[in-house]
Amino acid sequence: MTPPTPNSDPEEAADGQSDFVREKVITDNQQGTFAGRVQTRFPPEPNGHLHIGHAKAIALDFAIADEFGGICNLRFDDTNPLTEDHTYAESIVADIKWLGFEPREVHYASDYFDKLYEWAQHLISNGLAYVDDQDGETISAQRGGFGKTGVESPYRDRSIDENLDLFTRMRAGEFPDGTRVLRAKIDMQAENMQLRDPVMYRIRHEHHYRQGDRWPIFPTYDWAHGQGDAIEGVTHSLCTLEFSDHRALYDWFLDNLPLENDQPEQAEFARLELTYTVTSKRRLRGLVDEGVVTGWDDPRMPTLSALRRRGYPPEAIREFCSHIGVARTNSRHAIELLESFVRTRLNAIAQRRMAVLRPVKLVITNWPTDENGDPVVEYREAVNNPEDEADGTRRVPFSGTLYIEQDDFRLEPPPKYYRLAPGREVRLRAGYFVTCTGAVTDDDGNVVEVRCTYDPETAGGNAPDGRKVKATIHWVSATHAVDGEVALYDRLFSSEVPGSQTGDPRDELNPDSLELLTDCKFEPILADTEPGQVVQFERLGYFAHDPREPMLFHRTVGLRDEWANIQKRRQKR
RNA sequence: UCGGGGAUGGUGUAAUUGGCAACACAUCUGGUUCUGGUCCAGACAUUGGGGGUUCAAGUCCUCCUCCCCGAACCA
Repeated sequence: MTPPTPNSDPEEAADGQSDFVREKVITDNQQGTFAGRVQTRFPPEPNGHLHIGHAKAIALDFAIADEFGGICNLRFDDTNPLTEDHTYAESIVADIKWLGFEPREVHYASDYFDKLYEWAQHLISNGLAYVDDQDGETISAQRGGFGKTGVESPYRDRSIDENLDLFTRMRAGEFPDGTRVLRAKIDMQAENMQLRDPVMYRIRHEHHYRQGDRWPIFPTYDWAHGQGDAIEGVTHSLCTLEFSDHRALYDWFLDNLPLENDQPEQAEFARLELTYTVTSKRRLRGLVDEGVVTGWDDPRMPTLSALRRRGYPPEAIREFCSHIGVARTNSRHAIELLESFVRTRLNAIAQRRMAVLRPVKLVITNWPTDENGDPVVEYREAVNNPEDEADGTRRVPFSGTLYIEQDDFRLEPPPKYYRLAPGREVRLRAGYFVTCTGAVTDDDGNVVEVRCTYDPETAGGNAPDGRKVKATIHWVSATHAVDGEVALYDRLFSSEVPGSQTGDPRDELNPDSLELLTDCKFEPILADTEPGQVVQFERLGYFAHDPREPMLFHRTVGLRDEWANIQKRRQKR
């Protein structure tokens, strides 16, 4: 397939596929709806941290603007003083930047409170909004239900002057919380429930994190979102499917306001869902509050801060988002797909290192000693990244006593097991061929030491006589090894759709989502890893250096593992 | 119950708008390889169901089924 957009960055894998959003923008451009202008916005509420689902929306909003020469702003939809906070706003800004996007401008819905107030008065003056003195329960009951029409409020036909007066006094703080609301006067018979005189303002004597105590009344989402879009000059207001029914209301408000800009259009797309993952802010907060995870950035969380800490490259997330595309079909993507993008990216850029996570000693019985009787130490040249020659090589100390992975030795090898076993010859990566001559076991039968001889002719990894080995295993020199810890992560939930069994995802937590290995042996150069750097532990996977703990690595994602598949297959039989 | 939206392999997204169902992931076969990684080659769907229009239907018409969203002074 040839990418029709030659200016697209190949790294982003923009395959130029069209979708309903892009088609709409193209149509609008052709018809001159916005005079060829394209402007989008990403509108988070600062009441939680961004997660992988937001990444899809962010990538879409920015991509649409970028592809059509438009702009994309960040706007905080901060209309609810009860839940919002600066710290969330700051983390959202940081996460978007990390993802690789830069908003042209940063706006706040709360900056529009004055304009909104003025526009509300405009609607009242036109007989399109009224103050309702009823409580929430009553209003809700009067709204009716699916297939049941609503009942009009007894306050619906107040005079414009009375409404104006009441609204002014609401704003002045004369009434207690919950005693009055401003409602749009639309249609209590509407089949679309959103149109049954929705609430525009509610009274809340609360401190707003940006507005302080200036406002005792706060606009609702519906009475702020489209207005913010219009004020900023947004053309295409992209949101998720659950807002589809709100579009009629979005349009109604805008239709009835004296707008200076073109009237923006809302379009909805399916949110991103992942298998084995929850992406509800409420549920994520629950996991944090209940101590199920260590925080919003616990590497098992789907938040961007967690993925960052875990070592996910932002490019991989962007490529994933671009690859899954955008549609109106509800879908849940396999987490494996995301992981495959992470592997692809990391394979290209990650430096290779050797680390032994579950060590067992390997002694080379014919390894030479020096004049003092000490084992000779050799420095082996190891390739840093076979995918990128420019990354060069490094020297790894090698001697007669090494650590290898417990998994890489079996006293009684099963079929198709290629690694070390008595009588078997394997290659030590970047080192020598070794042949197992036996093993020492403890009283319980556990292997405590593997004994081998090495072939000095195989230095560098190949035998002059051309004989082959079936396996190459990694190792760390015992006397040079640096001790450290590795956190192995698995999915937080054990079911593809967490909560599908009982309705509560917490019932389906994976008890093995974290395994901390505390006796790991690292090759010495790993002590110099930069905080946050991601390396490949050869044959194991990609691991991110913890930003704070110098000898702690988090498993980003494992390598594809054919041997694991073989074992899985055997188990099934 | 009413309104809105949706249905294409195991999974997700495509299909020049009526013209040989493509791409990726997963899985399986084989090859290459100093990572059981990477890479390369191959295998894997008659498009939710019925009826219709047409030389030709995933695309159009019709009936049906199933799934998602909506009755917050949340967003």
